[in-house]
Amino acid sequence: MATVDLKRLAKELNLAVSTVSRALRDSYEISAETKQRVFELARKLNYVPNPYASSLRKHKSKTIAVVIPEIANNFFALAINGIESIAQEKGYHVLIYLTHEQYARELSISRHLQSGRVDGLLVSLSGETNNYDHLQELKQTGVPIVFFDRICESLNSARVITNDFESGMKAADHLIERGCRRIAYLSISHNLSIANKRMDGYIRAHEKHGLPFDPKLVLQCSANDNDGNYKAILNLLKKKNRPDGIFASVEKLAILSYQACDELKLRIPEDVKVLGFSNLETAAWLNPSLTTITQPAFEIGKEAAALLFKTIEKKSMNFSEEKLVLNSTLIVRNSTK
Amino acid sequence: MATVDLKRLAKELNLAVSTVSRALRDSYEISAETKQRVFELARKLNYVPNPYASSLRKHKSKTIAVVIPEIANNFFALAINGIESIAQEKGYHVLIYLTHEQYARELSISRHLQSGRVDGLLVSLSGETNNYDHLQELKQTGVPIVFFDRICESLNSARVITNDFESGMKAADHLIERGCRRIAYLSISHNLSIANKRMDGYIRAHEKHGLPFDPKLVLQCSANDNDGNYKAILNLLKKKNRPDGIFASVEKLAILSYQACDELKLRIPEDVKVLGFSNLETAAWLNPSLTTITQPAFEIGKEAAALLFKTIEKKSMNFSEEKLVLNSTLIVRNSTK
DNA sequence: CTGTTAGCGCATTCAC
DNA sequence: GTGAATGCGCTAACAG
Repeated sequence: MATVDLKRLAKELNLAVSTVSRALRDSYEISAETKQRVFELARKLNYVPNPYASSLRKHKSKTIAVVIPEIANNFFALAINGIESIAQEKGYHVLIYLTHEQYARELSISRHLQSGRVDGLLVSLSGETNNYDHLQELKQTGVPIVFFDRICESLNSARVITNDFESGMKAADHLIERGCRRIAYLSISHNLSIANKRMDGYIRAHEKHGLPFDPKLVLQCSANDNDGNYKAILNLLKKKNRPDGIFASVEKLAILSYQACDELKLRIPEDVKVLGFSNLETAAWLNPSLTTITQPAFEIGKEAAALLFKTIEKKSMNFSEEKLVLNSTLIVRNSTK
Repeated sequence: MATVDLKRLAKELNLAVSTVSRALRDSYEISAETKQRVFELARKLNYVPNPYASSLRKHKSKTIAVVIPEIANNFFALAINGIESIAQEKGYHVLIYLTHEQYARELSISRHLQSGRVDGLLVSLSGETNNYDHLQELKQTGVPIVFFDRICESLNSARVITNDFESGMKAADHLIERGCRRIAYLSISHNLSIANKRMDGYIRAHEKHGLPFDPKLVLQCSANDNDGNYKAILNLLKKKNRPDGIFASVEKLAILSYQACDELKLRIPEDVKVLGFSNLETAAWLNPSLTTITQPAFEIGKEAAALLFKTIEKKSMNFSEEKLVLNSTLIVRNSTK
């Protein structure tokens, strides 16, 4: 099946390639009649423009990249859903890159993306990342970047986040009000702003309630060592002076906490109250004692994408530095306990 | 920042563009010394080849598309994880397209993909799709397609699936052996082979056990009408002669079943035993009565991607029609009941 | 071993 | 209104 391109259309219509090109782009300089003829033949022959030729010519790819630490995670899956919905609306294509929480991969992906392959990036940092030069460079090349959730504080870039401090405080408040006095905080990574801000909120809640805050109860977990994290949680719960509450900064750690309690025959919430960030919306009902802080992941994705497209289309090199803060929600199913 | 391209490198090195090009591609015809010089300058100037120029020239994009019904779903998220891991290994880029279970979107995406934007496709059909011309056409354009999970039976294309008949049978066996006599089957779509094969297994299990199979217990759900499905399940459970077991063909329906039981104050598993396909591995422990059939989603993704790359690289127009069948696993946590 | 030439398919000058 | 010519950045055929 011969590939049908502009030349082919032009020949069949006895027109110049440029005329056909303009007609297809609905240029005002082309007569209605000619446009008609061109459109018809194009549809008939099922003409689809070669995106690479056009990208090469226009230095625009109509493509964005989403760079995230992992995908088997409800938060990121929902965020992609939001991103894709806006992208589809705007006629953009979406490339997915996973860093697997590794700085090295994030670096290599960033370098690749200097090629002009994409018109913009949506980034959520890896847990290992604590140097942002690669993104700084990329941005200076002229590629707009919008961070979402796991943002880069030191880079003055557009971002979409949630009210992490407030929800961290609300989470700790909740546990304290239910009687917890020794609440462990499980941080996903000391590099990540989300983990730190949520912790700040947790500390603030202690102050508010006039409770001492014991730094020993903060567990710095590793973004990509589940087994290690699990063991650390087990150890924490085995101590004679074990916590009576756990606040997990991310879903993965909340689940590990549940598993650890299960293994140690600790009852939730009687022996230990567990509360965590999570987007397991659909599964939340599976266990009524699952109390969660849920982020509006879908909306975050949509807002971040919208912000990116706005920046891309503005076309000026002074990128937007807009910041958007959405609110998370505390979801308590078992309020009778 | 002036964009650094081959011309720029060539000029600075007093070489021809083609020489630089060949040096960078590590061609055997270039002297080691020249290569050295080229590599060095390229690294120094941070040269990154323009992928679109190269794609245009070579008619190869080093990009594949993944077309799936949804992403906020553990099965597909894990599959993408597998796909991306192989793609990254092979130096391919991954475009994501969501059909949202809608035929119209699948169609429009397929048409777009006739443009040569991708070297190959990984497809899992939408629940609405019952006409496969769009994929047939695409394939005839020369784009290899590998189906995974939700395959197209009538198209003779490569595919990676699980042993749906056997696992459907095993699921029903399990319920029957636990005493169920009226097992409802919740089909995700009568268009989808997975739903139909799983049902065939379920029927076969009834035959094996000498039990009658009541077609009234088969609920044909809709792939994209959660509310409708929920109501239908409620109705089913409200009947005087309600089922004592539910076999859900996909995770979403299993979860709705749980919710419906919750609303009707039916205890699981005492009043109704619920079993469903699901990849909520991490959450399974949340509720010990959650019995699932789990597909090796990550491996399916990996195998499908590997198969696609094999086909792409074979380069012949006689595409592979290889079929791969992986096994699902029945996971029972609460075996004491 | 290296340089010259000629496109890939399209969009944009500039002519007429 | 339309056509002819040019080049986006890269690779490949052909020289030498």
